[in-house]
Amino acid sequence: MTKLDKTDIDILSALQNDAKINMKELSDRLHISKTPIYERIKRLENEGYIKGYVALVDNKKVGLPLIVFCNVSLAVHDDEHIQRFQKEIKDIDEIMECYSTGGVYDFLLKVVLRDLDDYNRFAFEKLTKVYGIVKMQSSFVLGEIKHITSLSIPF
Amino acid sequence: MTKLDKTDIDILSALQNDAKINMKELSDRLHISKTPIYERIKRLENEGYIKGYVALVDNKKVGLPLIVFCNVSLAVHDDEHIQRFQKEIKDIDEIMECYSTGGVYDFLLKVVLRDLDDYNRFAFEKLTKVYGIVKMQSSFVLGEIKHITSLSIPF
DNA sequence: ATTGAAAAAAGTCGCGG
DNA sequence: CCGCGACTTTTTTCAAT
Repeated sequence: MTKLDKTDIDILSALQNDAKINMKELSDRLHISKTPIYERIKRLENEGYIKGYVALVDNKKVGLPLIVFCNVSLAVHDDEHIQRFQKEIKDIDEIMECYSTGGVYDFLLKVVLRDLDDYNRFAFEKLTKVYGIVKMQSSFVLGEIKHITSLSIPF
Repeated sequence: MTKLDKTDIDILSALQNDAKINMKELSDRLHISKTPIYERIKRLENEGYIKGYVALVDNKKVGLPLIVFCNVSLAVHDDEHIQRFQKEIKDIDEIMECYSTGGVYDFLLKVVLRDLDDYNRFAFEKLTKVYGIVKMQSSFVLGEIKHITSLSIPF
């Protein structure tokens, strides 16, 4: 698929808001029948535009109300240390997101936890055991103002 | 629902990884028939444990490869300014997430954009027009090391 | 490429244990 | 709460246009 047309974008937008929408509904909304909708969705899945379908769970209700963003830097920046750091990050369940960033710190982590005790354990037992972390600055989330998962796809 | 049992957690974990898993499959995997699975899912939906089902779209493939985290602070912290700030944030499509945070800055934003030109427009036409922002520090994402949406729910 | 219909699969729900 | 089984809706396929 070389480029997305308006219909593709409409389909992606709908599915980003509600993965459970059925094809009849989509077909009515977009004024085309369900076969082309079906085929476009399969194509969008196969070509990787759609990475997956997930249920979003309320972190507070399941006992994980604490969100912390951690900026960290590594002591050494050679390939071996970076590879190892990345591997360890992937194995720590509390880390939902990790990005390498430009600026003052090397990485930004989003961590979701039960409470401050767990944060303490996370920071001092898990994170500092990750080889090579030398600097760390955490911001605790006090309130969630906005959290959407649906991208506004440009045409 | 007073507390989640192991079956509820298993269901939530499965749906967080794949919202499209069917009840037959879930039923085989958890060794209970589909009626209780069905009823538990409905309960989890109705009581807000499941916030929704969404398709995850590849931001790079749809032309939004640039992710920026912006720390911002407000000049005035009275209720009126905060309310107004929050309302404006919700209307800006590029802002996917916004949290109020403890620490140096008041808010952390996650912004998803096309390119640096769009970032420039976002920062200087949209964000600085949001009444009351006095300080801002942005970190550009160079690479994504980990990004999961599935919480490890504690028992 | 689109339609409409038909086959296959999945979701829904009452009833009995 | 769970399981069975019947019923409904949705998904998926496909011949024809």
